[in-house]
This record gives sequence, C-alpha cells and structure tokens, in this order.
Amino acid sequence: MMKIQELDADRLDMAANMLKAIAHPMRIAILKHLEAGKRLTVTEIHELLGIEQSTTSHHLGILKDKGVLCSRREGKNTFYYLKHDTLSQIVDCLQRCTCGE
Amino acid sequence: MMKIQELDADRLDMAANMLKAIAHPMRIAILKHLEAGKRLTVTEIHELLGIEQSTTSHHLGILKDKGVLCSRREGKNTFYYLKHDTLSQIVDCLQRCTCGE
DNA sequence: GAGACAAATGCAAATATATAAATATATTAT
DNA sequence: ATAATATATTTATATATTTGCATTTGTCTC
Repeated sequence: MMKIQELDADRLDMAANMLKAIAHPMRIAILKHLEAGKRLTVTEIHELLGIEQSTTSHHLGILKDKGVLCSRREGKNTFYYLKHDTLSQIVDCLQRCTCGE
Repeated sequence: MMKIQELDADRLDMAANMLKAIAHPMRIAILKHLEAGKRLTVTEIHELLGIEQSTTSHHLGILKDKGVLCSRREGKNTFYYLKHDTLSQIVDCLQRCTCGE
C-alpha cells in the first residue's frame, strides 16, 4: 500500500524530469520545430539548428527518455515527434514570457 | 547592431533559465501553491512543504532570479507571487502529462 | 557481402547544480 | 540599543550535465 504523499512525490519527480529535459536552449529550439504534430529526422534537426549530429542525437535521446518525445524509425531515418501535443503550450508560454523584459 | 540569431539565442537562454528554475520537484510544488495570483510568504511555504527555511528561501531566490516569481516585502514578511499568470499553464500541462504513464 | 548513409553510443574535460549547515541581514517591538 | 522574528547569503562538498570527437550500430542499395 502506497501513500498519497509518495504518489505526489513521484509525480513531482516525473514532472521535474520532463521539465529538466526541456530546460535547455537547444532542446527548446528543437521543440519549437516540432509543434503542431510535425515529425523531423535527426539529420533535419541537426541541419536546422547547425549543431553536431551526435549532439543532436544526444538531446533527442534525453527528450525521448524523459517522456517528451516519441520516435519512429522508417528506413534509414528516425522521425521524432511530441508525445503529448499539449506540450507545445510550454513553448508557447515561454515565448510569451520572454517577450519584453 | 545585433543579429536576429543573437536575439533568438538570448531569448532561448532566458527561456531555458526560466524552465531550469522551475524544473525541480520542490519548486514545482511551490508553483502549484501560487496559482491564480496567490501570494505566500517564505514561512508559509516552508511550513506548507515541510522543508527548511533556508532551503525554501534559496528555492524562492532561484525562481525570482530567473524571472518566474516576483517578491514584495511587507513588514517582516516577504510575499512571493507569479511574475506572469500564464506560467500556471506550465504546471497545468505537467499535471496532464504525468497523469497516466 | 561491400559501400554509403543515418543514427546512437562511449568517453573525457569543462561546466553547472544541489544540498545542508552556518552565518548574516532586515524589520518590528520593547 | 536589544531581543525576537523573518529572510537571505555564503560556503563547501557531492553530484550531474554539456559537448565534441571517435566509434559503433542499423539500414538500404548495389
């Protein structure tokens, strides 16, 4: 039998891990490109952002591992996309909050 | 004269710093209590969450420093509150995304 | 199978973050 | 000024993250 508090703590940890995964300039930039159900390959992202292939893959791995993205291999390519569409809200919110400061 | 890319990079950094500030179980718990324009003192939060006073102040300092919270001193107390009401969206979104996994 | 392309992994150095304990500052009341 | 209460800062140690490079694994075409 598990206490409610533990459940809460577990969910808080999960939420913190998701946010930690997103909380990186490059990974926010990645999410901006994946709004509205878009699917992109590792190479497309690495070219869009101008960062190393291995670095790109690493960032995508973190986002996938923490439940932010899903991936699907199709032939030579692996497409990445948002696990929950609603996650775009976070990017939108950040965009609004960093407008005028 | 500043390039657009630099502006983008600056905003991404600012956004990442805000998120990094939020991405911690205790700090998410703090934000949950500050929804809907609520204002709470350091002591209230430290009693609500059952964590050390100095730890509480430290967390609040991080949230304020990174632009998530504002504070206002009134007598002996310092009240903390959300800088942008819209930031509650992030907590709401996390709550939805960590429901069933 | 060999070669080409796409993606993932292991590694190491630099950098960043968390935590708690101790200390310091600010405000009010006496 | 002193004591009491409320916050904030400092410090040190432990731990985690970022990054590029080199390597490896997976997939397709020939």
